[in-house]
Amino acid sequence: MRDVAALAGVGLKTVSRVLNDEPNVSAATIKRVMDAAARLDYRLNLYAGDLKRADRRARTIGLIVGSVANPFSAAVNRGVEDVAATRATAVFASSLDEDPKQETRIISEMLGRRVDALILTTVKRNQSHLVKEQERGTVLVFVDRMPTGIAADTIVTDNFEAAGTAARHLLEHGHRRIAYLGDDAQLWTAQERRRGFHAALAEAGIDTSAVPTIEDQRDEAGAAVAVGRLLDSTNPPTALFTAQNLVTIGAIRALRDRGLQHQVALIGFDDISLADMLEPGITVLAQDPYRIGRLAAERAFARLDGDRGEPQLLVVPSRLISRGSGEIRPGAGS
Amino acid sequence: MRDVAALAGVGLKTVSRVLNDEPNVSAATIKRVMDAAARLDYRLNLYAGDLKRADRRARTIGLIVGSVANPFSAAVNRGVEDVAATRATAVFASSLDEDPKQETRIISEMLGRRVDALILTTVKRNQSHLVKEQERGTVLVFVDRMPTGIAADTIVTDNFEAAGTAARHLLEHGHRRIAYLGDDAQLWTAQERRRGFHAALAEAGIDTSAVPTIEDQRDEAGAAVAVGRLLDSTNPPTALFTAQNLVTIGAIRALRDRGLQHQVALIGFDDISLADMLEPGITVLAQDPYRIGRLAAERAFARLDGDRGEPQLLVVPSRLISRGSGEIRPGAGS
DNA sequence: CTGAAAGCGCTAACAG
DNA sequence: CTGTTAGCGCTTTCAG
Repeated sequence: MRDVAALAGVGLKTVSRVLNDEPNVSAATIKRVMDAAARLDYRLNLYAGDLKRADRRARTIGLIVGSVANPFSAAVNRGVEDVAATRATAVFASSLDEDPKQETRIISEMLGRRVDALILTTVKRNQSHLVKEQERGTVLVFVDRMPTGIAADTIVTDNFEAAGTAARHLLEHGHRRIAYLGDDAQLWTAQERRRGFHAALAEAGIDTSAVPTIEDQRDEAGAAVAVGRLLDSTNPPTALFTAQNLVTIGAIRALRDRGLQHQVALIGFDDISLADMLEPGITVLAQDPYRIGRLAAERAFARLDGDRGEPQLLVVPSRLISRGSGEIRPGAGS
Repeated sequence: MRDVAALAGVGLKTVSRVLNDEPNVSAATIKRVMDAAARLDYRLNLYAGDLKRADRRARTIGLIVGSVANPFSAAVNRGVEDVAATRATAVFASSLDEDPKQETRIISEMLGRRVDALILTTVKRNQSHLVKEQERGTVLVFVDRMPTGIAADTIVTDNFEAAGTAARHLLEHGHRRIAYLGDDAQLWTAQERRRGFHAALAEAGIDTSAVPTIEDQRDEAGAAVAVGRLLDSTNPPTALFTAQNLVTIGAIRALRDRGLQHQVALIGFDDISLADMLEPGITVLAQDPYRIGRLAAERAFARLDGDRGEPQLLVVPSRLISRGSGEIRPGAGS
């Protein structure tokens, strides 16, 4: 900046004014400074200015998700990015892999970089360690999971409601014996889905203690085995509700291996790509992760803009997409 | 930091030393400082230190990809992140949407944030505008596309070679009339794939000027229409090579609409999820975007570590995955 | 409309 | 082993 000022023959503050589009600079001076800056290929150092600036905003937000490579997280990421871009704010994204140890490390890293806000999916049981940081002015927005021990804006999918919708859809198609297959039962989302599913069955007069309920499925292969065992049992279910992506795929594989894909109904939570091209197409409850990301970023900026209202809980609706597998009736094709 | 020093009863520099794990501090002093820092919930400001630090490294790299929501880019992102994490470096990722105007804006934004390195997929024709920045010390690594007007490390898929592999695979299965369907012909990757495909056919004695070649397909629906037109023509191809993801999906749809999925062979470039669950399974050339991301980050850090060697061109091999659709013989099932 | 002086939080260099 | 001084690049404040 010194060089630019020297070349343009003006003071430091004038260069600063021009480059920040501040008023009270004559057109001629602006041009001289701009030319000098262009000639030297000079660029303001955002962080240096931040040290002294009154608002002390680094124009950066941190995003912590399961994995940036996972389609759900990737869509959240994009939603956050799109909102941030309108505010000249950059996004640091980090992958957590559901590992509580990483959580501490990554959060600490991000805070050291002085992010204005942190949008995060947590895996730790308790988030009270973040209270101090929140009090210091860092905006916190939780996404996909409910935080504990701290009050902050939170954006989640309608897990309970959507799982109930799935159950009712299967009930309406005549099923009474429906199995639940879920992932890690420690996760808040998994618990909500199971609760919602069981609640809807109970409402239809089904004894939920007798509902085949298999949890803690963490990968496709394991889920395929678990579903297979269920299908091969003496009293197999006529319909399946798979509460997570990979579990759904495992279930599809198990059904196909037995040639049962047109006999046993299936509804999956979370959409999977090409689901409409399978035979039968897979009926799902599609979440809206892009929207979740946008809303999270919007809440973050609202707080940065001074919103001091009560913490908000925003529930983003999922959508039932009928494609065939969820509309199979009991006893079909046999 | 002042407060911590005061509370611990030591000088500023001692606090700095402790928090940066520098040597020459007594164990007792370390403890006093750590306690004080913990009590005040104090964290070093990474960027403030950067202003004065000798290496002037912000421990941040920028990544510019098509879209963080796209599976290919998301895998690259994860590869970059995994390497960066081992170097205590954070990653800014930004989506370009193949828009040259965005390119300028995003690059400028990232440079203002003083990223140590920039890993980027470019859409502009020419990257010579980045030479000055490169000379100033910003490390540049290009990914997925070949840069023009600048010399820098570049990581790409073996587009030419892999497209040739696809062509030869179809030839070996008896096809002589094979169509090429590609995306935006302006893109370097698309051109390479077409060249590689045509070259392999020419080598087999096929007149490439007569090969049905349809380019500039930008979405699934358009590709489906284009493929449909081809299949409905008087002399339809017996096999298709689709050089991009969405085009592959469009082709699958067109084939199914006509009940031809078991008659006409298909090989797609880039893997698609659930491809093995379709009927028939889709044979693809799977790229390795995660590896591309890792290699790009490794090159970036090698340069930051002082590597002054010639710019490297790293070609990451793709892998042919046979799943059925690419092994259909001409005239099958009719 | 413009510039000079002070200082943001930190680390390099050096002195003790 | 520890502390002091200077100054990174910028913006604030205030005086012209």
